[in-house]
Amino acid sequence: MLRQIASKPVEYVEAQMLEERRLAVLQAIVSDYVATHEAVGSKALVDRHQLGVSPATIRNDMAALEEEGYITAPHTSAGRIPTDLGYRMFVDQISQVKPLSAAERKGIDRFLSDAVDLDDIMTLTVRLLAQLTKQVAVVQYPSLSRSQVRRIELIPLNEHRLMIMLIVDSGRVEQRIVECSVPIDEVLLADLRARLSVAISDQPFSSVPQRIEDLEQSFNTENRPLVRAVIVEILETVTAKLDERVVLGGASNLARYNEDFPMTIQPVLEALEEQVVLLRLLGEVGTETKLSVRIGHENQVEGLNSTSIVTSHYAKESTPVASLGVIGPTNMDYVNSMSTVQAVAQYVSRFLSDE
Amino acid sequence: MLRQIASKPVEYVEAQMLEERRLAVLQAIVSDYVATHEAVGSKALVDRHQLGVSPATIRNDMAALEEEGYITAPHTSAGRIPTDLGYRMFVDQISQVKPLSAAERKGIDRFLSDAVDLDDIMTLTVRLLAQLTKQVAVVQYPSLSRSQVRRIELIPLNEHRLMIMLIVDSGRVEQRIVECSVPIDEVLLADLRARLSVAISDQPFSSVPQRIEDLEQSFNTENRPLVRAVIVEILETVTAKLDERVVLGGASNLARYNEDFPMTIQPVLEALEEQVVLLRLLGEVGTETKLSVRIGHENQVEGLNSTSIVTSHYAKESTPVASLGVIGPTNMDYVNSMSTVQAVAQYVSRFLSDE
DNA sequence: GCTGGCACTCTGGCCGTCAGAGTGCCAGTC
DNA sequence: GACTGGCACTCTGACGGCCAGAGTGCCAGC
Repeated sequence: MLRQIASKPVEYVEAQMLEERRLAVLQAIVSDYVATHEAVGSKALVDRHQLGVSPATIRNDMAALEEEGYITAPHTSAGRIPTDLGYRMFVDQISQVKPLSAAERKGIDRFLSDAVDLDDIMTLTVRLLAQLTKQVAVVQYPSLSRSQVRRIELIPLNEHRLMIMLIVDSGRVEQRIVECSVPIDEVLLADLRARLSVAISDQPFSSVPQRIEDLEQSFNTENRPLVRAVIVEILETVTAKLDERVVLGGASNLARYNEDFPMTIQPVLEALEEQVVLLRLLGEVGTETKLSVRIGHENQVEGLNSTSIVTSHYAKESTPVASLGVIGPTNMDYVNSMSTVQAVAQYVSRFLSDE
Repeated sequence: MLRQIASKPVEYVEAQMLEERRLAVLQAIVSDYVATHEAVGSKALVDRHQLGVSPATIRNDMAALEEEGYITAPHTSAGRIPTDLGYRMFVDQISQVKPLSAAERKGIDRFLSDAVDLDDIMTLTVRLLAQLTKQVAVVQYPSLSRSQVRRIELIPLNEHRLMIMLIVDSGRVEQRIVECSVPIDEVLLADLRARLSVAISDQPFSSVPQRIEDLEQSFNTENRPLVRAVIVEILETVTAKLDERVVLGGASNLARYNEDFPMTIQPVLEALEEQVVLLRLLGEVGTETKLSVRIGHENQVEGLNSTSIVTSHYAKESTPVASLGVIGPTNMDYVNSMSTVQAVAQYVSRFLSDE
């Protein structure tokens, strides 16, 4: 695709061809290494790929690539393995993501169609991803900040306790229990619910705080303690629980890589246990790009800097609501991971929007 | 404690003393092995424990113990390690579980007192357990089958959808969405809710099916499709979701043991990812015993037969509602695990009952 | 029944060796 | 100037022999 038209000066064309072959060599190294997990040598390269030149030539290219930092040799006389920079180059070169086969699409469809509620979708999705990529999968629940409140309920549980229930358009339900010292008056409660409902129904989550902050003033002084307690809890819910939930799956796939590589799984497992870390991982990427790949040290999270993360947003009715993705060793199969993550994200989006 | 009164025949007393020492030897082997994870030899044993006899004597005892199947030698000239049977004997011998220190109790208290709702309690508990025992922890949500329905709500979401919400006395909330082809009539819905409420409020979960099965008959034919749809969903909820949720924590602790022992973590991780397996694990033990220990092959679950599981029930207002526990290698520190699991179970019980 | 002594055995670490793989460089060719 | 074949060099990993250390089993004596 980089090949230029013939009118350009000859040297320039040749320089480009050289560049082109180097790129091909790098790609060949990455794909071989990803497949075998063994350092790849010049001879093996010409054997397996149609490069049209001799091993010696490839060696020169490899020396150049090493000079530029794309590949490295574990020791004097082993083959080369890609560096993070090499993977980066490789990934950037994948201009369009390979679409999945019909059978794979069918499989995803069948798998997800069993879902009955949001929890189900999340659980099934994370399994699906882990299974297809043979890696650790992460799925974030639809963010509340980009959702709307669909309905609010205040349900008395007994004399001194009530439950606040926020139903969100993404299907999430947030509940919270309020204790109050004075006995709960049902009439007051119904009134409060009605007013809250008017204030925040069908409103985006992020606007909730300003919409209810003055509500307390419109009640009698004697009723204010209850009203205030309820409002405080709602505010806490909308602020604290904004993007909180993440599901993880396929952790056993980590063990598979254990044998292969200089990546001890303990720190990775530890990192994955921290919701906060996972959220940072999924959140780090801006909302603009759909498919994101972070490779090795590109990743800021302690303990995960010898892993790569492939993520994508998914959407509900065309607005992105959260992310999902997979985490694996830097020598993972990027082509497959990227196409799978993308496809699954699309399916989940469609599923959420249809429903 | 087994020492008998002096009037017994001398030989009998001596035989008993022999038995007693063998037991001591076994206990010494188990505790040394658990501490060091290295096969323990006769000399090391007399050095570290006050057994009052020479290594040669211990060797005889060890030969006998091996004969009886309590210990085994990995090879001719290594020390001995306990068999599953040996651990079993050791565990059975721990008549009363060592109580935790004041500092530990304080720590648990502080840790759990942050919890605001049931999800919080479960999450914090599983972390606490994992942290204290340095093992994989499992906590089961309070079972619905032993709980009561506190309240039912039917919340219309839009013209064709409504949400059923079952609030349970343990703090759990089960929700379910119903689609219906005919537009939802609010009056009918209120009526249905009222009747359902009468039928099942404050009733044990297990009695729900028989209490609502005839309800459909008391409605007009035209309204029956909606009524039936709701009833079907409720029935599904009470039957399918009975004990469904389990939280897992501390999986990274598995990696620690990896170095030590012939226990590859892949199958264990796999098993732990299956909710079903975990539930079976926690459910296997009857409701009568509080603290249960299953060692190695005693465990039926495929892939977990070189691990041990220490579990305990926890209760709400003195009726057991679910289980929690830890999973580790058979050479885990049983004394610590048992006391920690027991203590945490007690704390959780108290917490649930207070609230 | 306990003990010290002794011969036996097995493991794990260390070392030297060696084949295999892969490189870097050089001189020659198109 | 780019490509190629050839060659010397180097590093790893597997293999086998060797040895010290640890622990056992057995036996004769107390």
